[in-house]
Amino acid sequence: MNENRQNIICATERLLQTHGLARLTMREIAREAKVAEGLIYHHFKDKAELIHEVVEQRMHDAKNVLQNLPLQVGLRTLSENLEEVLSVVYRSHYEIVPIVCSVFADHQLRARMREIMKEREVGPQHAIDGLAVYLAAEQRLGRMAETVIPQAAAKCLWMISIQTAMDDQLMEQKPDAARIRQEIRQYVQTIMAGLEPRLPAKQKTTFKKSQKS
Amino acid sequence: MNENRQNIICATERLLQTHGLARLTMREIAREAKVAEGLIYHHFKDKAELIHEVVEQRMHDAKNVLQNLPLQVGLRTLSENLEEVLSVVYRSHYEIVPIVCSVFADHQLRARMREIMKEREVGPQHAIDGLAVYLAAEQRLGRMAETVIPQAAAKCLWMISIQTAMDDQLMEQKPDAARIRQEIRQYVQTIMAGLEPRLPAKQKTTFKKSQKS
Amino acid sequence: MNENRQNIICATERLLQTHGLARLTMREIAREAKVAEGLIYHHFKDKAELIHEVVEQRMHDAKNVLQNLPLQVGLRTLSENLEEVLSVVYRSHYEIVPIVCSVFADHQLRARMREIMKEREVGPQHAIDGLAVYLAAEQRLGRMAETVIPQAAAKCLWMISIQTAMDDQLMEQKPDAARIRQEIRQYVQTIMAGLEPRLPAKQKTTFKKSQKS
Amino acid sequence: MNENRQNIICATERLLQTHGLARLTMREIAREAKVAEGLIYHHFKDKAELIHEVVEQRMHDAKNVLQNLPLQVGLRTLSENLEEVLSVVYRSHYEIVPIVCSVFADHQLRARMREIMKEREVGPQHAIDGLAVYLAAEQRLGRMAETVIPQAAAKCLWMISIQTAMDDQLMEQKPDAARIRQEIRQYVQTIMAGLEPRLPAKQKTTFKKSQKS
DNA sequence: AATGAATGAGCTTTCATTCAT
DNA sequence: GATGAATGAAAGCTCATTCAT
Repeated sequence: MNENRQNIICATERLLQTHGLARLTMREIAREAKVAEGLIYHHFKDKAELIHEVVEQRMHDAKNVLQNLPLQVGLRTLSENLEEVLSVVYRSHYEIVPIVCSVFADHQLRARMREIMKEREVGPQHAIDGLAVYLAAEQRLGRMAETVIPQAAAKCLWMISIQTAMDDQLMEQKPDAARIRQEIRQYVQTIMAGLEPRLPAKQKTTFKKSQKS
Repeated sequence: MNENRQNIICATERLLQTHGLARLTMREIAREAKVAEGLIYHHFKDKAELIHEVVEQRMHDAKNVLQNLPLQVGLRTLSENLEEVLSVVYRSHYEIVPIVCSVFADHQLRARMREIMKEREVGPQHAIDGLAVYLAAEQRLGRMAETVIPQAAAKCLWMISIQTAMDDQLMEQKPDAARIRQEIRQYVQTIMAGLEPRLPAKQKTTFKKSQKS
Repeated sequence: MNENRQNIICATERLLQTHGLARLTMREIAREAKVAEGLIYHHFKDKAELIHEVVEQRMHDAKNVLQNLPLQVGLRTLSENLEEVLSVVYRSHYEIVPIVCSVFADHQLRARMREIMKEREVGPQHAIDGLAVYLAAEQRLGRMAETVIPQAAAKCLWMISIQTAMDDQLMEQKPDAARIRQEIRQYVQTIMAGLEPRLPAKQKTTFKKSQKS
Repeated sequence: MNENRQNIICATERLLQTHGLARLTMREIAREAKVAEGLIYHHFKDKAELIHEVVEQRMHDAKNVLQNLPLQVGLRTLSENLEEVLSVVYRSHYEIVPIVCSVFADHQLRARMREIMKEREVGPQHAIDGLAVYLAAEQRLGRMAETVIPQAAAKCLWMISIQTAMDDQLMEQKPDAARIRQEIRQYVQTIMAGLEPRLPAKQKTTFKKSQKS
């Protein structure tokens, strides 16, 4: 049955949250999942693959919302759409950030993880690409400035989501939905409006236009 | 001597950046510092204490760098200033990211880091505040849109820097100054211009054409 | 069915030759034989019994090959005949060497192999005897020096074949027919000619003249 | 002290002889040598390196006799020298054959072993080369036939030694000095004299000379 | 007969820490 | 202060074997 497989993944997740990756041993996962150690290797090639699976499952909601993004093209405002997406993405990021950072600290595990992501053609890049595709579509509708590079904008938004999650984890802030929504709205609005003054102001110093026709 | 103590700390930091915390062994530290393994235990109670010391020192160094950002209110263009500042910030982030991420892998270390950040008033918030103050000043000069919340903008820029650094570390990209400069420019331009189309157009649906006023 | 049983044996033998005994797992055997792991235990009590069966069968096959050597008394040259025969012997040796060597790693298996060799009258001795009989016949025809002990000569040739096969396996050289032929020719020529100088020279130091009785 | 290092090697050798490589575990070596498991890795990089060391030490006598071979050039008869050398070499071979064959059965171990031999520039090839150099010297003195290829002859002799040892191990024959001496003498004499009839005989069938002037 | 998920002891190797010198 | 040999408790992973289906 797949029940055991899911058991193992859940047990891993639980231990990851309570003890961190550094103290995560296969033996303890087995004990927590109430299965034999060997069974883990029946379902996952190695520890890295198991951890990868946990991350993938935690990113499930984010993936969903990104996949449904094409349906939102042209609907509501761009800001609203982005706030909605980022709220969901943030939530996933909040959950995987401690794992991803831990993997970061272990070069061997990191290398193996890259391998797995290459094999399966998954990873953050694909998610960012999805967001960029959506932005490009909005751009074609004239709902986003023509000068914007969709890839760059998508990456900015993505980075902000991850970093906010990292900050909150580091500061032990619970991911309160309302607070998050507000914070994200602030960032989205900042990115939407841009820093440049809107009107050709009568300034004394140089002011560089963003459009080089 | 104290020379040895500093040697050990520096060696540890070097290895932390290149190899990560997970595979950081006392033997390797000793070899890198050119001292005997046993000597480390004369200077530090155990491995955790040594790591703490390194984290503390590194955070302090980063604090100095980030609090002396070359912010030039009213001079050159805002874009140019931000690119300049983010390049410096990036460099510091690139170095500190492996350490911060290592901290995530170990709950004990994470708690300790929170303490350090509170006690010593180091941490991202203080540097971001510096950046926000600069932006507010530019705003008062009319060089930044009035609607922008300086704190939010500063944080966006900050997050982009740290996340770019993380990406580069993850992909094992050397921090080539030219490449970094170009990547940062892209993000800065995106944030400067914003995603919103520039002109309030006379359209029925919610989307506007972008062009100069 | 018995088809499965033979499948398993063949699969095991194939893996034994390519991967060696040490890393030979029941799982891999099952995969190679395209049966379930559990099925192996319906046909064989345990792994040891399966290996025994393989060794036994392989020894039997080798016996057949080696007892039907293409020995042609009085025809062509002796060298040519030996080269021809050793090429065939080599081929058989090349296949059986991984199995024989595997047996050395396990004392239990080694004892069992000795038993098999005695019970079934297989083993090197019988094939060498065949070669010796051939040499004796050639000797009677005057095509081999009278002083040679056929048994000793046969064994020398035999050993060279098996050791060459072992070398090739060790160095993971494929048994390319042409290369083998050439290498064997070199050894046959060495053995044919002998190391002793041909002419009774007028030298001061001791050396034994070779001549007919 | 080096006492422990030697203890470990001896313990390994003892276990190798009594249980074979298949049942040789690091834990048991440590117990037999009365040291901690970890200490083995202080002296040897891994299991392969330890086994290699055991083989090297067992080949010590053979190495010695091969190193002293140049001193024998031109002294006594060639036959006597070869018998002497092979007797010693056989003895070493008899001891290492079970180990070498076991390694043969484990492709992973085998690969690692090749690595070690390449690193340290040791291995059978170097020993055979030494023997060939000696034979070449004797050839220059006219004590060995000009047509012989020293390398080929040396390899023949070497192979015969190994294979005799393998045979004896397989058949559980104790390496009785007198019996060995006699067997080796037989092979040496066979190789010395060669199979070709000495005199241009009045034969009816073709007879190929080994010397193509 | 046939399957393959499940077991768990055991493997090699790593590494923080101790301690006699 | 300084050394590095020695310890031994884990760690990740393997694999022959069992058993419910």
